Amino acid sequence: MVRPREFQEDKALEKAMLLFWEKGYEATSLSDLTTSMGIQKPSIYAAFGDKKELFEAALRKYIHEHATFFRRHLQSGSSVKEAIHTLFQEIVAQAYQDDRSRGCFCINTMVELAPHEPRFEVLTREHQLYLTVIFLETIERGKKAGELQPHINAKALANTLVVSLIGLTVMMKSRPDRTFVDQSVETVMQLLD
Amino acid sequence: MVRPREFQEDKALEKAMLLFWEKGYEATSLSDLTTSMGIQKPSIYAAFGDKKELFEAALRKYIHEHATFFRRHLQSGSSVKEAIHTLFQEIVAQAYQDDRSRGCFCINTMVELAPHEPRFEVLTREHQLYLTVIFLETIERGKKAGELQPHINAKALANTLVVSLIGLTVMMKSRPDRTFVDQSVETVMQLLD
DNA sequence: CAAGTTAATTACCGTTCGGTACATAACAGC
DNA sequence: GCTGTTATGTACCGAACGGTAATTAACTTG
Repeated sequence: MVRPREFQEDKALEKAMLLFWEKGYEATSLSDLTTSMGIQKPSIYAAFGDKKELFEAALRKYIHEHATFFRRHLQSGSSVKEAIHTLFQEIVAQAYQDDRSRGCFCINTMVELAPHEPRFEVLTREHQLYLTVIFLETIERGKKAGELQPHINAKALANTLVVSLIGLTVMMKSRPDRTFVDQSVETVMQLLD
Repeated sequence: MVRPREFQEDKALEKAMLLFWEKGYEATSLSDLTTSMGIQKPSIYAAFGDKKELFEAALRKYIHEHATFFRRHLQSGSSVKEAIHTLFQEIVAQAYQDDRSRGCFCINTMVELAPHEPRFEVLTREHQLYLTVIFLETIERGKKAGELQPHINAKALANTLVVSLIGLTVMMKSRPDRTFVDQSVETVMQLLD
């Protein structure tokens, strides 16, 4: 270590994440990245590798924060039904308050890259599985507490909640009337009864 | 009309559709298109306009066929529950038998282009709405026939079925164990009871 | 068969792409 | 303050991008 970095690696990665998240992999150029990250191309390559490695680092950062977001909402002490309901409502509210809704970076990557790049197929599948497990634990907790009926198939329900969240997130990309989305959330919540 | 076209416009558009469907807009180059369509760039421009217009034509073709596929399944004379169930199962089966599952071209476009291009936001939203109406009519038919319970909120249920289909289609892009998907289908079907 | 019109082919346009060689600048240790 | 090492900025690389001008070929009509 003789000359220190003049930029903060994590701040730069955060900027890259936001850009890839909003525009996707192909539509984001290195020129866009240098502008947004505030550093030149050789610095990017020295710190993160090539474009695809930078993208993967950005996605991993997103996935980590996204998982934390889910844990915070679902592993709270309150009612299980309420926690799940609130999580869904918050995701919807965020999408509609943000003018240029980026949706979910992981979902965007599943659509754009997973079918052609095994590394992203695996990465996104594992995150999806992780979210399912968090839902599963939450449902089991609700069953033990007597809040959810014991005959509920926890695994199947957890899967379905993840499927519904993916569907809602993607649907909102075309900005449908909010009524549609809110109605769907309420309908999915019936599965908890 | 003095010199006739040497290629069939619809065959060429079909090729373009398959390519855009599989690779998306940005990742498909004009060079890819000329190879696959079997015609040169000037012919593409003469027949379809620029890349984005060709993409839109391809998407419109897909949407038209996709809508027909849904109508055929849902407006059949048989049981409503069975028709919906079969539709879901067929979509899942197709995704898993195809090695390189392209998913749904319309959904892919919602994710890649809708947030940045109003024309595709509108186009995909309208198709989504159209599918919802087909589901709605099917559900109403089931209610009138006494197959579905009268207290069911048909609009909300139709929305939710579309949301679930989107979620399933996107989820399958990361090739999860099929058990997850099948379980979700069965769980969603509970909403019809 | 000649004239007029349109399609196809070739070759090319300027621009931007992802990526890098090279020179310069900033630090640590002696 | 010198030396060695690493980071930065500049300038550039070949390749590929989307798109087009210009030529050649194929047909219909008179």
